[in-house]
Amino acid sequence: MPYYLNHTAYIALPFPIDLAATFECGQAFRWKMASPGVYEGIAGERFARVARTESGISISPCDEPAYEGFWRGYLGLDGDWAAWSAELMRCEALTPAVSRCAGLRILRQPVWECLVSFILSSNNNVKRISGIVERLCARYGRDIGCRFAFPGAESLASAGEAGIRACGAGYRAEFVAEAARAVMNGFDPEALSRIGYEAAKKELLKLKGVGEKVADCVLLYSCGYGEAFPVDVWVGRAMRNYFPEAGRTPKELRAFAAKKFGKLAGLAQQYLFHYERCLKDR
DNA sequence: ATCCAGGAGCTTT
DNA sequence: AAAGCTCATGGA
Repeated sequence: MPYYLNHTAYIALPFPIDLAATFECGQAFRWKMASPGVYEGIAGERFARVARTESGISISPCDEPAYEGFWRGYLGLDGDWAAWSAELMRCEALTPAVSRCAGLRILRQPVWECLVSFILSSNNNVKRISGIVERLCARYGRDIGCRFAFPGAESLASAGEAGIRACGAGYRAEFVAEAARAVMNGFDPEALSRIGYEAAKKELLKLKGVGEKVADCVLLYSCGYGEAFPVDVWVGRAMRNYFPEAGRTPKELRAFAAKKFGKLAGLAQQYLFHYERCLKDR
């Protein structure tokens, strides 16, 4: 057993969340199943093991300040997910997805980490994205003891396009390097959470390598904008399947979702995405 | 070889 | 602004 479990507190929470759905629904790339019901991952500069318990989950290492100051928000444990899911269940087309994936939580990740991860996601698949991210962390992230933190903008700016490319990023290396320089020049990713969905999206779209889809991912998974509705190939397929009246283009689908689901659009999207991929895997 | 993966940018209407 | 065309990378 790793040494840090021997002298570090853990927190047990009485409410269940679906760890598999939450960590494998494509919103974050650094969580891995260590054993059945147990996930290990790194968020920002913190490592944790999250495990299913009889009545809920446990987080370790995690003391009270770490929970209140970070994990609670990161894991979305301050949200009323039961009520939101119940609201979405009222839509018949979503019933299978919501009931199958009940317990899915949308994370609230550090914005810079999420932004870089999703710049890397374009024309890419989850497995390879994870590989690129891990190599970036191993080479340019701070050593936090057996693990590596996600590298800050300063670190990736000095790594440069070549260093990022060497981690397997391909043509996306240029975009990440440029985003890092933007931060060095005063762009504050965390500030996006405070200026409203539309304004934040406008800012993100100024970045190279960030289109509508990537912007909405960042806005949903890290900035707390529940109305963001990222449309990728899976969600596009699911929407055309369950909501044929919604239209066909991503723009039409976003407009439909905004009208039908409002600030729950992002959650609806996540249920659809994960459910669609679960179906395919069977 | 062709297709696919959580697209984006540029050019043309 | 909206649609179409091109570009891009590694794996299956």
